[in-house]
Amino acid sequence: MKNARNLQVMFSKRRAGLFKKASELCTLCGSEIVIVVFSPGDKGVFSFGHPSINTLVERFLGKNLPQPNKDVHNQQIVALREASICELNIKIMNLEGVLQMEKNRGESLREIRKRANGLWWESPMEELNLFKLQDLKNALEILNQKVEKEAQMVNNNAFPFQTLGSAWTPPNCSS
Amino acid sequence: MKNARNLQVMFSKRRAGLFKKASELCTLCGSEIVIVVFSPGDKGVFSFGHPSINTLVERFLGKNLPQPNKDVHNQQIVALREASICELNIKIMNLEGVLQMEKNRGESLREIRKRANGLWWESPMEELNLFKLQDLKNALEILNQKVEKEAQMVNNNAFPFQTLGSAWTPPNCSS
DNA sequence: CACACTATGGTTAGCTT
DNA sequence: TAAGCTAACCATAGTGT
Repeated sequence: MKNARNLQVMFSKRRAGLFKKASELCTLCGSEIVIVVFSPGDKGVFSFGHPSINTLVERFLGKNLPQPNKDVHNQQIVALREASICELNIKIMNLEGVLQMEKNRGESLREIRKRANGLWWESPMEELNLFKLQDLKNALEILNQKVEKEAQMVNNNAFPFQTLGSAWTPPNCSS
Repeated sequence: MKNARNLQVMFSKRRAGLFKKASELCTLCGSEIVIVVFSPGDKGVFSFGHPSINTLVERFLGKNLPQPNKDVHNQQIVALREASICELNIKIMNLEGVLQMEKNRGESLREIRKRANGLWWESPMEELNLFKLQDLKNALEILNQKVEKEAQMVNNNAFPFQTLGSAWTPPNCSS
């Protein structure tokens, strides 16, 4: 069970389990949770948040980052890029959280409803929302890559913390 | 199982479980994780972090907070208070994480060692560290309360976000 | 390679002390 | 009130397809 491939599989499985536990805690106790997971080897950053994460994430992301290059033109580009990426990251982060919630609710609502007091209503809308969210999230991820790539072409390696707050998994993570 | 008391118990238990899962993920996969849990009703904020959380927590905490009062003297106090509380919060947050890790390692090292490749060495130092950390954490929590109380006496309700990043549970949470 | 499956062991809600 | 117990439930490592 020691090779990198199995480790990656275990990481994915346990990360999913962790997020599921978190969403259960949110649902059952009404608490608000933020989770940020940096995968081994910085291959990606995964996040979970519920609800009204914007405020927290905005504080967490992008602000107070060091600016290694004092050139004005460079700074403008960095600022623009930072703004775009942050905005997208926040959106993706939110979607990721909502998506996870929807998924887990779809999977475990039945189970939870058995125990909890019957306050939850089921609706066929949930399934629909799940796929809409998935599509939207995919679109945002592609857009995020675009912004990231464009910014890198213009302003190469002037911004060492670019992926720190990224709620996006590189597509070639396992290839 | 519906009254507030049992909900609080369930919250504590599941929060512990969540943190345990997180520390297992850290230990087994070498990933870095930050978790912030806001208890239902904002009775407290609980956090988990591993390792080198300082950078992340410093970004997450206290910076970029709005300053509702422009008075210079007030700002000085707010700044001082913010600095003290942030510093303590960071220390407590770290200890909380380390403490959780130590606890979980004490509890589950035997189990994990059975599966993982035998890279972990047991030492009686772990138990000792556990209690030292607990004492240190308690001391810091008391100190934190002191700072919080002093600051509030001088500068009452001028800082609405005081407990946002606090890794400290109010002592009268359940009384 | 990404799923689905399953035996095994871990987690926990309700209860007891 | 908090800390332990246990039956029932759940997560997951390994495996199969």
